[in-house]
Amino acid sequence: MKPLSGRVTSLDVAALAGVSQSAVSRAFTEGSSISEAKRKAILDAALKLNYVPNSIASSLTTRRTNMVAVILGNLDNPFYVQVLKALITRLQARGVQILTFTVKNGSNSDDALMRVLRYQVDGIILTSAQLSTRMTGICHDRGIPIVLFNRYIPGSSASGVRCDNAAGGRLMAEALLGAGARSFALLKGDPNGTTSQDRQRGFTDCLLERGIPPADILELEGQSTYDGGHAATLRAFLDERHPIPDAIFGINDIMAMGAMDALRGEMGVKIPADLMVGGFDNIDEADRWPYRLTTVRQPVDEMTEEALNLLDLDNPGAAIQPGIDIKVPGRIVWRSTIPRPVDL
Amino acid sequence: MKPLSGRVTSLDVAALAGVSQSAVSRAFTEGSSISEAKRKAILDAALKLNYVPNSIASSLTTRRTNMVAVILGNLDNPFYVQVLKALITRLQARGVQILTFTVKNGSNSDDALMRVLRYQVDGIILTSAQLSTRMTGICHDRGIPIVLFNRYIPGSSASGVRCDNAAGGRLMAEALLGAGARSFALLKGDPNGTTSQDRQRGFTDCLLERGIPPADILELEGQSTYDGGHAATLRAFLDERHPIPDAIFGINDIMAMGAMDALRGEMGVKIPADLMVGGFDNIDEADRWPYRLTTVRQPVDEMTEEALNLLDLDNPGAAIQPGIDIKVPGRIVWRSTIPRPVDL
DNA sequence: TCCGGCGGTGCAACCGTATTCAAAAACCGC
DNA sequence: GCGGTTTTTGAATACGGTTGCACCGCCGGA
Repeated sequence: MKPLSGRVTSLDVAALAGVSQSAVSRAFTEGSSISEAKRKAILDAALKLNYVPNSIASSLTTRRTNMVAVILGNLDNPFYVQVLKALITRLQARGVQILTFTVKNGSNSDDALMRVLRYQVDGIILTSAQLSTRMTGICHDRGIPIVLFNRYIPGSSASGVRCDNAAGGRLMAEALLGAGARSFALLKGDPNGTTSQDRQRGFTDCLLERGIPPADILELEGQSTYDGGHAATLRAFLDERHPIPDAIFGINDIMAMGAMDALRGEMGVKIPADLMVGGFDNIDEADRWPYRLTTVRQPVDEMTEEALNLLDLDNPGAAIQPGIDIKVPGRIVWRSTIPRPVDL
Repeated sequence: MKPLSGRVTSLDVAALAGVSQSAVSRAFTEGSSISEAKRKAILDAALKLNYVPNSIASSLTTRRTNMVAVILGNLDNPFYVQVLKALITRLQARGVQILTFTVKNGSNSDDALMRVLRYQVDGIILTSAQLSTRMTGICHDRGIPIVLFNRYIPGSSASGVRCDNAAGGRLMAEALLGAGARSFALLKGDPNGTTSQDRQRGFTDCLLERGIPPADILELEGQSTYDGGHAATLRAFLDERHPIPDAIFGINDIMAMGAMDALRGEMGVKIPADLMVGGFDNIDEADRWPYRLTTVRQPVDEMTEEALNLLDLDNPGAAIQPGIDIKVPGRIVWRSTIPRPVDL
């Protein structure tokens, strides 16, 4: 039985199996009414013809594509690679495909979203990038659930999951204070991202409350990446515009790692003896031998799980809940870049 | 003008603009015959209604989805993240969307491919994982171009792009020999991957030709990841079953980095004084201060470019060429883990 | 004035599947 | 066997666009 070339449709299978096209459709649809004998025969015929149902066509009638869009801002940060991995794993297990989009970091993702909408995805997960409330409105009208990952849009109806970044920033401030640091620098992240802003706010608020002089803010020039952190650190300390503090808080791990390498490699600073370093995210790399970075862990698994719950793919078109905002707590992971106080 | 809730179709736009539904379709199709005035009017109406063309529906008649599937095996290896990034950038620039799939490393990707086929993608890029020739046959019959990235299937009609891994392995052997190494270990990768096999073969062949004793092959237990390389190195050298050689060749950078950290962190080995390390890939991380790994660079941009050329998305249904196999050369990137001979 | 040609337009026939509806078939207890 | 259920079944239609085709109006050249 030569596999026919070109497209094979349900009609071809129907002809070969001697049944109607509807029967073929039913044979491939879970839980539809068809006799076991006929289903077997149809599946046999389908196999002979290498027939695979056309999801595009079926999406047209079912109004479900079994695709969700994942919009990413920054694959240079391993944290988001980890998020992507977690999402892929979970979604694939439910038979949902992933349409991957990227947007330039810090750019508005409205046009990306418009492209997404053409594809009639069943849901959208947005990590990074801004989004206008007009867009969330459009998605809402069309009944497409949209979940923000680690960001929120004040005054929007979109749901979201995020780490409690402000609380995490406080945790880090407390950890560093507890280890004896009294002067601080803060390696700033994307100025448009609520994530970095919140971490920074939590950190500086904590210092303020304790009556500690505010942290020296190290502005970022490029992206919030390894290279960005590396460059900003060199620029700040090498030309002596900034005094070297007791401790530096990198707004995320990858930037903190860039800072560490700049400090140790180019400047001969000992960590933590001369200077302590704190990070945020707990990416895999933070645990490696050269870094052993003390950081605030974001529970990726829990967060992606919650994100998919919010997406609620099983209840399509269910009345979309108004802006549920889930905040999961982070916690300190102690490693070598901050000496752990004995009393903890 | 309240944006209507629910779906908005071209018929709604046609009604509002006072034209036929075909006109709406033409207004959104580049290069179709429609007067400029009417097009403007239609686009206005569309904007008012927040209309976006339904790609699913149009795919049904055009037989093009503007989606390509990217099948990934191992996002734990930053090299493939880099590949993914490069593919996304290039494809998005052409208005092509990416359907991302992962398959367990080393597992057969036939079933993944079957899922892919349902979505009528315009092309498939496969990095990692095996593929039966039956599958490549099915794709061929359906006119779906499929490009293998850094792998090949002997005796298959599928096209592919890859780094000249065997030649790269030789380059590394020569580099290490030139630096004075005479005894070798090789940190093995995925036994099913042609990529690692070829690199290993090139390396060992070169040693053989020079009359050097064969490399001590360090078997991998888990995945070919950082942790895999780390664990294999510890296991091999710590219990003294293996003598410490002059040099070790990590079959890819991420494993070499794991090995370096094991050697320096757990065993106090100095690199390159006590032992040289060579890698393969030239991932971004290899250039960072703690590693500065001498490695064989894979030209990702060139390779992804070639892969998309092979996909030939602009000529749909063009007679699919029989198995074009493009091999691009790698080259040594000299850094600190192998002392560079002065005469080079 | 007539005619060929051409850009613009709407009608209607698809694309490949899901699903409704009514008819046919199978099953049931008596 | 028979009326009444319940399950299977196929014909027909819908989903939201694209596109071949016929037609219309208009222009320029003969």
